[in-house]
Amino acid sequence: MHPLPNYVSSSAFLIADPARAAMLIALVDGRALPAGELAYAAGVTAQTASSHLAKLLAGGLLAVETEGRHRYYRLAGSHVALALEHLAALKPLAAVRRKPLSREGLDLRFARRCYDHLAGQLGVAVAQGLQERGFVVPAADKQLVVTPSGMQWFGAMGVDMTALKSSRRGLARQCLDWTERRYHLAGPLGVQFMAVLCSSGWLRRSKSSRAIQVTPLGWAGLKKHLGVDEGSVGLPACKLAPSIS
Amino acid sequence: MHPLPNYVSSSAFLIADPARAAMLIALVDGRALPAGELAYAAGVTAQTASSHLAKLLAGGLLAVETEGRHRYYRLAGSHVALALEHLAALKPLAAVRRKPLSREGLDLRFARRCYDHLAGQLGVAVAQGLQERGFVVPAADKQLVVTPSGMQWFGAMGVDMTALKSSRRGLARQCLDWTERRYHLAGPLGVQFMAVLCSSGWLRRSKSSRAIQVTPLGWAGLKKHLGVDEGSVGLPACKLAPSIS
DNA sequence: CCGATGCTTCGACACGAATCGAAATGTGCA
DNA sequence: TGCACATTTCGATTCGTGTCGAAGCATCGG
Repeated sequence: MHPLPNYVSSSAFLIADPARAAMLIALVDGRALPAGELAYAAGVTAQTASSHLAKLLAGGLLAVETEGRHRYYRLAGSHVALALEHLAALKPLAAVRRKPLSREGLDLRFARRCYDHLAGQLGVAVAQGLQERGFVVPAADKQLVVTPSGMQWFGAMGVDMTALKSSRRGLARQCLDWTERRYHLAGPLGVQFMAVLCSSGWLRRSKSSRAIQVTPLGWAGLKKHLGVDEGSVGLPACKLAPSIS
Repeated sequence: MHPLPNYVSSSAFLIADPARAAMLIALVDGRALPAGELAYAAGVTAQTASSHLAKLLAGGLLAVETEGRHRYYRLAGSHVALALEHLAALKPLAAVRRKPLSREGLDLRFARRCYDHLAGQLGVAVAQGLQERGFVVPAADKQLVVTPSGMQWFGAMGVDMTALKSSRRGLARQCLDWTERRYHLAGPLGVQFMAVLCSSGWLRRSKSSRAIQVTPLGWAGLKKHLGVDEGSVGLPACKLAPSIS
């Protein structure tokens, strides 16, 4: 039927089914879940789920581990999660593109807190600045390594690097920003960094929402230390750039 | 049927058809092609192609430009190309996993030249080392920015940075390594860097194939300057780590 | 040994989508 | 105006596959 077997389409085919996609998405955090829970997550019966899981397994997207009478499924690797994320970043853009965002929505899109670290267009720009200056470097598994010059810089900014405890998921890591389709800084370092920016008067938290405001002092500092410009942060829809590793 | 409309699966669905995937792949280099050529590339008739193109357009994966009686289609953005690459990186792994590679295949997988820069497991490891040490930093559109410390280091290695001309596609950029599913160093800097490594006796080109060999002197230097170890380069299938930007 | 639970296999049904032929629209050229 | 070419629309056919009911296998607990 087709000149060459198309590997791209065969991979996409496995993700194209809503039930299969729901199962995969339920596994993106790296957990291993039993077939029954995946069936529930996908909203299908156990038979249907079993059929889908067999296909995902044969396609190399899942791995399985039998334990007693349970079979725990997990993603075959982080590359599967990556592909899912990039695929997810495809549709919302086109769907939301024409919808005129409310004032409140625009504020949230510009800068907000994600748990307790900085997100939104500002969060992405800050993370980009940190990386371009070599203060942090992406490593395996979404981790971020703080370079020696980064240690020095964060210290000068008022972050007590020695007091920062590396949590189970690392000191600093990248968190996918769903409105921007790019990464911002998360982890203990991200939390401390935003706390410092707030206490030094660069940022101001809103009481009623998750929105964040930047003070004039903050704009000056961000521009000077990270090259984050007030005019350039929102508009230029910079393209996604994956790292080497 | 499904609790939430699943954006991931709807995107994947568009790529899941072999004909549509073939069209998209024909466009990954950023060109704009008329509908007729895309029909030929996909191996279907013009009517079928038109139907597919309309779906891809409605899904936001393609953009179109009408010029005379031709309609030129191109990808809606680099994020589409990115998603395709990560999707393509999914399947070959599973397909090749069990196939015992020949001696010659193993050599090529270990290190080879891609045009005139270094590729294969060694190429990926070298690029990873360069990035971990902060010599290069990923930027938008697959570009790599050489940091000040990177300029100094490449200079000390014997690369004449002042003589390097930045081509139309930049001084240094990341090139997806299809056997490794990770990025290696390309662009004028990549070309010059491999030339230096060869002339300083670290690497040796094979005459009959694209394979590359590492000399004992090379292993010592790679270990010292980039932390690339002979034992660790092949085995540890490090996970993919996307950059912040 | 028996029933309960978790999961998979088998079989049948129905919906959706890809495909192509034929015809319509629209553009360029003489 | 008339013809050639590029592309789209319409309609009918065929095939693949997602779905679930029922039954078949494992494992755990008593």
